[in-house]
Amino acid sequence: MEKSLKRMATMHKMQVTGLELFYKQGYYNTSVDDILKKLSLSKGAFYYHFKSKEDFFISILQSLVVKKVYSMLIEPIEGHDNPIDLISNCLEEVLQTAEHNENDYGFVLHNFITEFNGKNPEIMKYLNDTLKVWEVNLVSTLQRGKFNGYVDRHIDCEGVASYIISSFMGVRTLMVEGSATSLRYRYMQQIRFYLRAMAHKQVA
Amino acid sequence: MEKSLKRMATMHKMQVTGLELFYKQGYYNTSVDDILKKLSLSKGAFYYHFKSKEDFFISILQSLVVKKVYSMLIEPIEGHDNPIDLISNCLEEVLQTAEHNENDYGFVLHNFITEFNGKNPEIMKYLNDTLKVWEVNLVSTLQRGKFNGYVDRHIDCEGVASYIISSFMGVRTLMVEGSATSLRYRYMQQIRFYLRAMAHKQVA
DNA sequence: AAAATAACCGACTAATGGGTTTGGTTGTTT
DNA sequence: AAACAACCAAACCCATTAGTCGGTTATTTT
Repeated sequence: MEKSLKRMATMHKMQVTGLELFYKQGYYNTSVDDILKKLSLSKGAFYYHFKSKEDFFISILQSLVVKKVYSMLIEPIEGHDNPIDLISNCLEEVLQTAEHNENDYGFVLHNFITEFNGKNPEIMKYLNDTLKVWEVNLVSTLQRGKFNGYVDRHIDCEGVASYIISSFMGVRTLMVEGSATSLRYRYMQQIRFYLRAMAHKQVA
Repeated sequence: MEKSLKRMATMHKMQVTGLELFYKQGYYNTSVDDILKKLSLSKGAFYYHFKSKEDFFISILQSLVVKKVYSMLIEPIEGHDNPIDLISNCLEEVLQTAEHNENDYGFVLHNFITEFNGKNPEIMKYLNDTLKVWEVNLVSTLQRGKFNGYVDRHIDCEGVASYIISSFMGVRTLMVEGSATSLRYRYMQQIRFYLRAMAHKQVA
């Protein structure tokens, strides 16, 4: 194999496994050796490619998490259809994959934010930025909805966006331990109820 | 001081400081020495009173967290007034103290649940039980509301309860890092909007 | 083929943390 | 005065972990 390709392949393997374990067990609770053991790679290989554990983690955020956030949380709500439907369906989709994969990236974000809060400002910056991208996109989707006549124009888009994010994060926390399916079902009912209430009132 | 009183005083000091540090830095990221250093106490004292770090943590849950959950999240929503108002005001209250103390106990619960998920079943049991107490109480408050004619009788009380908990946990996660005041304000507006929508429809 | 270098190995270090033990001190109770 | 509870101080054990470093293997370049 070509050298630079091999480099990338190895780095990528490490990142994927790293994310998996960091997510499952927590960053501080996962050792570099844990990751290497799973891949049958050595410490030398790891520190050949990455400066430090922290550096490694940031590279994961940049190359894996951000992309997934885009493909799962942002792209699905773009377009000019009814944003209320787009958002509902997107959340439903994400929660369904979460139920089986237990690896949706909105929650990955949330999980890490909880873990690093007040401990590592450097990493928190990256996490918050990524979360902000989601938030900004929700806001602009809602605003587009106002413009297109789908959303009532009295709605506070920023408020709704951060409320959606809040409730989503919360329900994902509960889903990890509790009965995921019924939680998802209930949550989707409630959020649909909530979102429908802000649809543009059609005069009959 | 009387012996048993002194014992309790020391244990209590350790528990309070322990909770503070566990909450701020995480359980796994806080050493027993960290706690003892802050109190100028010795390891001997610690292991004289507690069997282990885990035993110590469980004692904190039992003697501090549970009580606070009752006084902050459960007692305020008891009574026969409009449950929609009771719940809204209770959440507002808790978020306000959270903003200044950064130590409300609904979130303490959430924070630990996130940390111990899949790592320590023993501790998770205590956390989930405590959370369940809150949930059960929300449900029965809502049901009482139906009975008293405050809440629309088509409402799914379990669904609403877990949705309230979800969104609350989520917003508290965001409040730690983001601009707490505006988040709280927005969140309260949205949850009030949501809750009002399930009020019993009075015929004018 | 030889030199150069990229990729990788794994033993080791230094530090940390949970937990134990021990020997002694102070204050209270009986 | 004897007994005991509530500590202190410090050494110590054992396991874990981030990071280092000298050396080896594989691949590319000359």
